[in-house]
Amino acid sequence: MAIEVGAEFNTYDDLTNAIKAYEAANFVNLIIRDTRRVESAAKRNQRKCYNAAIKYSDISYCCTYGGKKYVSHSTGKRIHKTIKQSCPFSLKVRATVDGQRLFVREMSSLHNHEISEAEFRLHPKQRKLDIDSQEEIANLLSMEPDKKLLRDRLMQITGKVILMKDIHNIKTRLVNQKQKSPADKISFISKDTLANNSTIELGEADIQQSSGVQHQVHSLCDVHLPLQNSSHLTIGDQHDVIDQQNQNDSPAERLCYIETQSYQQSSDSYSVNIQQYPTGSVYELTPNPYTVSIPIMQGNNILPSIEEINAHDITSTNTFQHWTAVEEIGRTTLHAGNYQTISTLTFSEHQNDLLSNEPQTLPSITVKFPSSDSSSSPSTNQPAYHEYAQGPQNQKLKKHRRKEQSNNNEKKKKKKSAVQTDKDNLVKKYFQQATVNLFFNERLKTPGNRFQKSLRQETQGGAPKMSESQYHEMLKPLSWLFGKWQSEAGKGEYPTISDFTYGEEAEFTPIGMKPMIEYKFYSWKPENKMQLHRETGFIRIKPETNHIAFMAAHNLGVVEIQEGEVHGQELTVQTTSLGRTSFNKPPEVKSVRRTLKRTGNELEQVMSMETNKTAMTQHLKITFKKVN
DNA sequence: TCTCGACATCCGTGAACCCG
DNA sequence: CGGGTTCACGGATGTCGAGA
Repeated sequence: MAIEVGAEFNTYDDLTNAIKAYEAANFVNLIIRDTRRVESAAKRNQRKCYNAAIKYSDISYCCTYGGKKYVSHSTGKRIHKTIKQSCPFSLKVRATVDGQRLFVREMSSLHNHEISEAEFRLHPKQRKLDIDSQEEIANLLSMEPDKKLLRDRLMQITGKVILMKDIHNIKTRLVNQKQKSPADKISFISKDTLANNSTIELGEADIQQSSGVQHQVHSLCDVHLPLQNSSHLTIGDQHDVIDQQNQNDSPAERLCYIETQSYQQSSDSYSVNIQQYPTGSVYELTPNPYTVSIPIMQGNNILPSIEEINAHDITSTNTFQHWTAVEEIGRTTLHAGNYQTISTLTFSEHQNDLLSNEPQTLPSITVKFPSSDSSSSPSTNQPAYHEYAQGPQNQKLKKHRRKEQSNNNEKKKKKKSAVQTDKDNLVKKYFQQATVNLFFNERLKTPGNRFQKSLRQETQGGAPKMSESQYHEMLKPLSWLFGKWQSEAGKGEYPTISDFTYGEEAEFTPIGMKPMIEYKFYSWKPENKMQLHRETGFIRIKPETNHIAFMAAHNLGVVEIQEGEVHGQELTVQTTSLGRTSFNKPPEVKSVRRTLKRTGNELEQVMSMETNKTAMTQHLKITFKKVN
């Protein structure tokens, strides 16, 4: 139901959905200014009985530019701006007399600021991703992807505006969450997981900060330090991985295996050979100095095309197994509240267990470089047993060894030639890009994934392709206008002003099965995206003729009716009546002539204008391209 | 006395600013 | 660009006073 005075809603959720629809349709962001929960209202008026589904007895909404006057508590260390400017928009909703429903009792839809889609989409409320998506992004961020590429792909897929600081904040938030309540995590494990004698993920911080229960934990199960501390999956390392292709409802049924990668360099190529071992043992190798993040890989088309990676040449004839860090699985398990964790992951002190299993060699990937440095010695893996925490002493020992190892790595790094560093950077860059690409390739393939809907909208044309059954038959002569059009290169000229350029977007949407079209034009300055002209209105067509009328409202204080004719994919209309506010600045617009012509996927608009000082003269010319 | 509007204030969250 | 951190925002409730 639309938001208007008198509209009733059975539940708060219904109201919320209607509010969201109103926001999207009008490009305004509303916030709750005041509420009175039904529990609180029942206390005040004990004779009244409320339906719990309405949640509130009173809700007062305002525009994000309105709202309460904030009393700043700033100490002056930072300059903060507020967007509040006493916008008068107000929407008041109350419970009906019987307390069973909510109804809109008051509404004032006036705003004292400019309204634009760009502003609307830029607001944090619209930029925000849902919790699950944020978690997925956070996981991806732990693999050090190319953040700009990630941002761009996210924008493309979600259709939302996403800033680099949003990416940063998602990461910060995840880190904060991980650092929160380690004791709770331990408590959770001791209650539910240890009974199964299973393996669980614990952050190093968790263990350090929860020394009181550490011994108890270790006595019951192995503690697996997450890969975040031992870097991400790296070339030259070995890692425990989990086959996500066999995901079942029960994590215990998932196939667990170990993967090793050997890393070799010939005169003109690097090779990464991946070997897969059956489950049995988990151990870690000494990190290789060539620490390059490896992305999740799955299925076909896992690698970016050669064109996408200009820096070097990638060849791959086979696909990789999909794998992911155990840390991710452990965390997911905890969050899902599934107490049966992966019981097949245990730790071994002896490599013999592992060696008894014949490795399966997986296809290799070759990364070719335009130039090579054969002096760089190939690096092969020399397994070194990973000693997991067995107590505080071993913690210290482990830390000490890691420090030593880190120092050794530093020394090795210093010896590397500049050429080698460049190569490493190239490899890193490649994998950073691949990480992002593969992540989203996976999203495309997974049925029902949360990005899929918006992705389909984006890739399949966004606005629905309209069949004739979706608009009134009378609109057929104008159907070539339907959809969204955009241009960055409009040219403006007029004898009384300097020439200028502008960007503009236009949208033509049939109104249900009614014989009319709603349309919008909004333009901006290309240099700074500052809003310029806005026009909105409706197009009608005289039945059984080609006579059409534009009913237009301009933000410059002008309303007008333009009439004319449509012939094929071209229409021309001219002002027949015009109204303007009493305080509009001169010169006074007397008439406007508009021509719209579609050629292929392009739409050209030419506007001419007559004022009280200038005869009818061409004013604007722009060519739009269809965006959906 | 009851109901309701309006204002004050609290507090957790997270957006975004500063700085290395 | 990223880590650390400030403080604006959003949601909720308490309280006061006017009017029925």
